[in-house]
Amino acid sequence: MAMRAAISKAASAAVAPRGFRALLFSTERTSPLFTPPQPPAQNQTPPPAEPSNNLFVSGLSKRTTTEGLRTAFEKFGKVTDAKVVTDRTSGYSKGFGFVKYETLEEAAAGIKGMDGQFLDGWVIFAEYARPRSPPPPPQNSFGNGYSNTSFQGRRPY
DNA sequence: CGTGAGCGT
Repeated sequence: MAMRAAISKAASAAVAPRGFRALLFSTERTSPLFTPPQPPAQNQTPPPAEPSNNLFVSGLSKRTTTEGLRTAFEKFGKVTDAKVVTDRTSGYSKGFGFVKYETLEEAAAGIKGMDGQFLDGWVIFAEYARPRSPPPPPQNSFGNGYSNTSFQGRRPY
């Protein structure tokens, strides 16, 4: 006859076993032995915070040269080395350079003095540079204590 | 092409 929507609400599963909350929601938030999952560490480009007297200056104008860079940074400290990276293939500037101060304090002064400033119409950014190249141990392919550089002189014998 | 992020011939 009349169809009745018999929605049988089997809500008989409301019987929660006791003790589950104590197991799943362990309120032990003060577990000293708990090791939190550590995200992949920043392998190589963390925020600039490496202590070094070498400075990496970016944002340089293409017309800015090594002398201009050194001159601009020598106002804040003794610049022992300054170089604007230029391509050897063409010789044009890549737009960034390196400024090495004598001490770390001068480097910091140079950063705080030139970072965000204008140079040749471009805003430059000065920060600590990273170690350029890892120290390659001089190992010859012989390993017997002899290096091939010692045989450059031809023996008449 | 000097073009616009970056780490050195």
